[in-house]
Amino acid sequence: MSAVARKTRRALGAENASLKSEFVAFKTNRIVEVASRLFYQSGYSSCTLDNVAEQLGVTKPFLYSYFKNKEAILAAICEVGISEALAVLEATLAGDHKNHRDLLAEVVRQVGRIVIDRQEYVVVYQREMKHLSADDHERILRLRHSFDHQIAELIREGIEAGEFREDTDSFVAVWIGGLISWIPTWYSPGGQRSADDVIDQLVTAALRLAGAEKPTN
Amino acid sequence: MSAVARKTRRALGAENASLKSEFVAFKTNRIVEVASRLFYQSGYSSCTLDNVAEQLGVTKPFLYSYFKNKEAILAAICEVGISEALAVLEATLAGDHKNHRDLLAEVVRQVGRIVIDRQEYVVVYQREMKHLSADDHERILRLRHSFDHQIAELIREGIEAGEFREDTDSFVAVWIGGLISWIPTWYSPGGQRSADDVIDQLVTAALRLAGAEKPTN
DNA sequence: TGAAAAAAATACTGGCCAGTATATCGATTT
DNA sequence: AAATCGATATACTGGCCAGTATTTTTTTCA
Repeated sequence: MSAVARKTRRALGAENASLKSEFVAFKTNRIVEVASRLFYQSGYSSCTLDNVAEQLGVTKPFLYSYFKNKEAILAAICEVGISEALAVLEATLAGDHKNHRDLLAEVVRQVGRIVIDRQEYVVVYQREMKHLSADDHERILRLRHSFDHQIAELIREGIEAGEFREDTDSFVAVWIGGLISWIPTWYSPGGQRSADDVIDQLVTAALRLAGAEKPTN
Repeated sequence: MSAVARKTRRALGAENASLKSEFVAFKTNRIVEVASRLFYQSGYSSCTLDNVAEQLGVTKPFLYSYFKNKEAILAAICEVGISEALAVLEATLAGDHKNHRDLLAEVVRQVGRIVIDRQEYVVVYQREMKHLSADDHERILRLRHSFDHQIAELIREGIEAGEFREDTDSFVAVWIGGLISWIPTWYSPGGQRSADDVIDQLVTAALRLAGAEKPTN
């Protein structure tokens, strides 16, 4: 909290208001967090809101004062999944890079990291999107398309710059998306391969798909 | 029906028995077929057996005379998905081929074709495996592992034969599996890309992953 | 053709679950 | 300390649905 906020406390109640909204945000987050884990484990339709509430040590009506209904919780989960990936993609694209190959590698590395860190969100997003309301579905799909387009664009530029094989279809963007989404089906924290191994493999695979391999040195 | 079966009809009722079991097989198949489509569309947990029965023009108890319970139908679907892919893989491996690159290409082509033809089965299998009973789950998983191992073996042999880049990890088998499983998320019959286009792309991608590209001619 | 068996339908049950109406509790205000 | 208010809990409802008991229809075959 800022000194300014502290000063205006008595006068306007501003700090109370902001503190309260921080509480709300915190609780909302916790709900999404727990729900994503449970939806991941047992599936959206099989997981009850009583389960979610129990895991949080609260009761069902509590959830309803933070979310309109069950579907709204699902929408929040899906949005975290895709929008974090998108954010990291755009941040990476905005940075400076030697060439397109390095840029692609970095993008894939960063997004792969998100997918590993947010496995539950990503998997739930992929599996359960069909249970979203039409509005939510459309909104989320737009984010997804933006993601795919930006990767396709990167590929196209790399081909143009002569860094990727010219017989590469920019549709490999979709295949690369596939590799990324595939991670959760076989990576699990504490499993045989470390997250870093997996990400290295992912990067190698993506570069091969793009026809942009590191020359063997 | 064979001539032998015809002959023994009156004597033993063998033909009746076999005809009857054909009927049973036919109905069982139809149930699995319709269920896979509905589970695909609305998810296993959200789809009711009344839905399935209605779509078949029968009633719920009908289903229970062919399957022990809802989960058994799911198991049948999962088994079709993986065992058809496995069958085609093994058939292809058993055939003659010039070299490992062609063999890999052919395997990926055949399996990709199955995945496209049986989209619903494959997707349901991936999405809903967690709802299987422990026994079914284990049985299906064994089939899956067999599949992965055989592809990994093929990669290993190709590397040894010097046809795939030697810095290829045989773990790319899993990545190739990922490419294959990714098809249903963006291919849809009657969509922009034809099934043949998609399969060609898939094969190209798989060869690139294995470090076994067709030299540009 | 009619009795028995097989196949499938009707009708029901018990439990679960999303969502809600009402009650409680603790903090804040007066 | 009584009144108010916000936050959360208790208690309930209405509908759905996997699975089943019973009845009806169809087939078999003597």
